[in-house]
Amino acid sequence: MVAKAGKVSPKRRTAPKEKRRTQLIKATIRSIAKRGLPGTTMATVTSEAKLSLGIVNLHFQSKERLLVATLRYVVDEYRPAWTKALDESGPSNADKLRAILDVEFAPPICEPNKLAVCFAFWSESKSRPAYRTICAELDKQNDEMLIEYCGRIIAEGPYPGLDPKVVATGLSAMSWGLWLDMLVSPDSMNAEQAKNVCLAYLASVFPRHFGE
Amino acid sequence: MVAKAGKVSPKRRTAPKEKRRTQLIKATIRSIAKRGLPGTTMATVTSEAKLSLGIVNLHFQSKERLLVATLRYVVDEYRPAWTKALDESGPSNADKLRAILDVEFAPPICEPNKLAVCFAFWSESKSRPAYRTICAELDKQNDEMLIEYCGRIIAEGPYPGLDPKVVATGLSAMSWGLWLDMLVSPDSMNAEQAKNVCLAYLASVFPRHFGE
DNA sequence: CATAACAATGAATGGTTATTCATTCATTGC
DNA sequence: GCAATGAATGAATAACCATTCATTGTTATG
Repeated sequence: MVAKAGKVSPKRRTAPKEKRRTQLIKATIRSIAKRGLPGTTMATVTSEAKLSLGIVNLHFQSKERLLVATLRYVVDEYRPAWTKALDESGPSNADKLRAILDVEFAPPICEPNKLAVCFAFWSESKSRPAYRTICAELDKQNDEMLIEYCGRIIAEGPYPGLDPKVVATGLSAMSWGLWLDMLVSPDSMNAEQAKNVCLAYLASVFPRHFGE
Repeated sequence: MVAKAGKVSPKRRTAPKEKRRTQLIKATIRSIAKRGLPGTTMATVTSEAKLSLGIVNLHFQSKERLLVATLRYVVDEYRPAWTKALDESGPSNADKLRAILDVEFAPPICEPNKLAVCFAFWSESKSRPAYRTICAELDKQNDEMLIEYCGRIIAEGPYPGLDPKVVATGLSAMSWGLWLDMLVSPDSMNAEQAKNVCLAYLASVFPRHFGE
């Protein structure tokens, strides 16, 4: 009736530390998406996780640490997603840029709940240095990668008048602005449309690479 | 020693309703910028306004109404700013588009505190319908105006392949993404740079209107 | 099987919050 | 001047929140 070591019973009450932590982080993501950051309490998180009230402090010491861990969790999904997408993409630099856009506008990165979480922390970053550090780190990685590939495409073009940094900053900003549209007006913006808006931008800027 | 009707003494304790409301809204903007939305309490707002604790409920009935009024206040600054800028701008459609960008990246619209407020409410819009309604309204106005002018410029170009809606959506998203950059990484993005990124975008999309 | 070690629970605690309202104070009308 | 009116105050209240910890349940060990 009770599972032996190595196997896990469906009614198992204790779980490995890392698993509980992830369970609580996912519950936090759902709670923030449903109730916002100010509306997220220990009670909403633990009830979302179907665990007891005290368990957050057992695994994270404090609410604040849970929140930081939640932000970390969301941000840390990016790098492997990029690596995988770049690995599996076609060889050209335009292919790489398209692959990055695919990551930006598809799960697991681009999901309604995670958009809500990203913006919740972004909006707090002015008043919370701990959030700002993590958010700025993501921002920087994203920008650097886009500058890299935009630079290569500009060199290939050649597109003499273009500055890689300006084009990349614009593309990155456009992506996040489109995320905002998806968050605020999900009825009038979805991931597919958003990606097409970005591709249209690339077609204007890099006609020899993204034009029809 | 005491001011007569019509004049205001520097030590006057009572003020017209509308004035107190504005005073409290401005204090709320500062509080949200400093402490974030979850960190904004009746105590932080009233101390920021240098008024007593009970006064918010006197003028706004509840904290929630104060917050909605604050969002309204910020959003309602847009329309007159646009109208004025379009009035004073040059006559061409490209001038109009440039004027809209000027509004987007200069005070009173684009100030650090107000960016923080906008994102605070945007990020809550998924869980708070009252916020979402107001935010979506702003979004829609902005989009419609940009579609209008982009459409005219496309017709003038002519730029046969371009869809006004796609170009305008991209521009609007880019603006808000750049706001996010200014919020999260104020050291690496400011209003002037942001405007130039948008102008570079317009130069790529509408070379006959914005090219050098 | 017995027991130690560990995970989880949830009632209790202390601190914080929004809201209320009796009181104080400034302004207006007579 | 002198009530009368209404604005402003801030102590008191009740609800809510994060955190603690004694207790209970589960797993591992010999």
